[in-house]
Amino acid sequence: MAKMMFWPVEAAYKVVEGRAVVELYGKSRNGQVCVQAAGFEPYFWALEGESSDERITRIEEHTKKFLGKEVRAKKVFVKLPSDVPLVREKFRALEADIPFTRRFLIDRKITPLTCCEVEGEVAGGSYKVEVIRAAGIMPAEEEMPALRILAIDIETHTKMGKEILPENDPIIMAALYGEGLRKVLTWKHFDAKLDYLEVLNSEVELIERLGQLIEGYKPDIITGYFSDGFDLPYIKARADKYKVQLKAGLDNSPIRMKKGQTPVAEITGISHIDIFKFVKRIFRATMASFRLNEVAKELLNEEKVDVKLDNLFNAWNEQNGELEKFAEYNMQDAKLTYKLCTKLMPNIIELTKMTGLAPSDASRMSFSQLVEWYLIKEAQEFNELAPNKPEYREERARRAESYEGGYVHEPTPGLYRDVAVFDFRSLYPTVISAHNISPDTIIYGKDSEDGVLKGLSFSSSKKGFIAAVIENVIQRRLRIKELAKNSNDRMLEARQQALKTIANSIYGYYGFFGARWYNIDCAKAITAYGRHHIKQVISEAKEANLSVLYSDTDSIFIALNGKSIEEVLEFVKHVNEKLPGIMGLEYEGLYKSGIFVATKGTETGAKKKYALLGGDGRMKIRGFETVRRNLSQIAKETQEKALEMILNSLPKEEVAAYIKNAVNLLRTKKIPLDKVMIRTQISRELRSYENTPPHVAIAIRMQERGEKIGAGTTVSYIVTEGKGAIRDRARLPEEVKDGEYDAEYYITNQVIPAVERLLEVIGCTKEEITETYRQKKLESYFG
DNA sequence: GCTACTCGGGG
DNA sequence: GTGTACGAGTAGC
Repeated sequence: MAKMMFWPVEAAYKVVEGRAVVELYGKSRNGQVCVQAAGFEPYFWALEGESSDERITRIEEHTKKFLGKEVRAKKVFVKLPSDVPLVREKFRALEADIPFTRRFLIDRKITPLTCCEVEGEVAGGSYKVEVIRAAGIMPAEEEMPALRILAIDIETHTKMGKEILPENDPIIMAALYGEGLRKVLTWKHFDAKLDYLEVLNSEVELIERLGQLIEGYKPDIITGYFSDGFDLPYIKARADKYKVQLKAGLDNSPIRMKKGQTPVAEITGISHIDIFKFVKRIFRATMASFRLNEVAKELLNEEKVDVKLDNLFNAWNEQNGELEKFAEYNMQDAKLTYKLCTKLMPNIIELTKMTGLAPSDASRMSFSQLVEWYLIKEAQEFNELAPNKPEYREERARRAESYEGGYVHEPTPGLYRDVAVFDFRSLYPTVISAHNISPDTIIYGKDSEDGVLKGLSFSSSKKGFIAAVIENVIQRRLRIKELAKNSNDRMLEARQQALKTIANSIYGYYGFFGARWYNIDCAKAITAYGRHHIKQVISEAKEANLSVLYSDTDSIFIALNGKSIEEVLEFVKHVNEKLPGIMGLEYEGLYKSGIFVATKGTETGAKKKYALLGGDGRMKIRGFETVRRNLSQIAKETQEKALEMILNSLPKEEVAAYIKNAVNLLRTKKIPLDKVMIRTQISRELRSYENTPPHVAIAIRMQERGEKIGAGTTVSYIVTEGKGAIRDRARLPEEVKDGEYDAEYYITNQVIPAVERLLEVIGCTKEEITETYRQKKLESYFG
């Protein structure tokens, strides 16, 4: 019997002769393998109930803990994983919805991407990889060989502005980028000096070649940018259309699409990571746009090839010499995707190891889900049973619950210079740990000794399950940060980041309606302590004569107002000395200028809506709507440019003149139609709409003209002059001639709302911008 | 005000 | 597959 080191990447199972066999796909020192493990029995826990169901094979009794109480629990074993949902109804069941492969990994203490020692024999079969029938799998400690990553990106033959339809539009290019692999496949000959170009005779050949190249490369990971929603389902759809057998999976299965709110593309045995989804999740709070170009600029300091994608359709039809550029564009996208995935892989690996989920799962999960899987894994160690997910009614009730959040010190709208930003790092985790806030430590009917909580408090005599978990996470993180200090190790950095992610998400998890360990009282207590601590810092800042501009939950913006940064840092040091335990205020940075705007219709400052200008000249924009697609280009452009001008302290007349100019160009019909076009997607069957918003009215008209409109079609329209509802004045771009757009609509409903709050800050009314007679005056400003 | 609907990313 | 997102903005009613 042979032994080998093995690092699982993906897990699946299949039923063989009435028994479930777990299949772990992953790396060995000799390449990819599939490790089959038989003999793990499906089971669930039960607090009450009995049944003589023949699917039950046996029942054991165990002592477990459940929400702070010791309980006797039945461990109910069944024949097949699919029996669990059928049998659990007869019991007061717990942990009866943990997927079988997941249960296997938790119980056997096998963590994906972590070394195991496998003892077993090679089995036959038709898989693309060697199959090992395992007799034993034990956790081990060896470093993983590098993961092989392959990035894929396709270009389709789609007329710009039209819906991208896999049933109509062929794939005309496909780029692959990996270690030692650079390839753009296409099926038209054109002049190009690109050594990575491979020309095939048809789209079918392109798809087949794609399959060959993937198989030859043997990726552990296939990545794409929005590949769940575009590239992989598209490739699958085209392959299906031509009845090409694209056996992408290591067991020769095709690409599978899981339909949900958002689709997920799966390939058996290969970890598919849609890096867009991961980027979006982890940078949700800090990035304004998630287009590949913006993300690549931000994270890689690289850009896409600058081409007019609108021209690809014609370039393909006419072979006008532009295709080479598009091939470069295609390659560059795959390269950027590869680099993003490579760069973020340490983070995905660490989240994988923490939660014990496969990287394809961990990379797609919301923070709440990551926390939950981490807690489920930890629960096993603590002999705790996981509570069930809420039923529909319970979930509804939870959704309706609201409570007081973080403290917000409202900004006074205006433009400020020299803004120092500080924040409480890990405010809520440190609060949870310090005050032992856990569902199993609540004492009802007793105020907390510090007077912060009324009607309940938290026991200090025993450590709560989740408080213990978070404390452990915080301490591990501190140790790793200490190690990372002198090492500049990317894995250590990623590990502390993953620990931080989990720690920071537990508060939100307590208040998340879908959570197993949901506890609104815990969530309320955490914010109460958070408010208590930050208010104290703010009042001390006032005592120290510092001008607090804005504060939201855990951050504080201070205007230097001539004070030196040293004085402010001195204050922070003083604050930190007085804060309990590991709580602390950190210096985030100094900004050249910052702008706060008012809430619509009031004079009070808007929360979570501001822009800062860094010392490097980069803007940090929060809460402004600069990137929404269903806003016309002219509105987006004007807002962003105005923000930039104001932050750079240009005189108000110049800003006003800039906006005024945009308004005038609209009025004098000099704005090109593509800048007033509004694009909106039709999301379902037209007849199922109860109301008729403008884009639906347009879609109905398009349908009447014989065009195919379905869920997913993007309609573009331009609002034209006339009376009545906007939907009656919306026209298709081709129906509108230059200058026929309704300037007043775009001024009042698009451009002005986008800049209105900014105008207030520089002391300019929207009338000054829109009134016609003022036009001359401002224009004359430039002589 | 409330409800219905769409946005994101991809070509 | 023993499991599936979300938070924010706008127009219409």
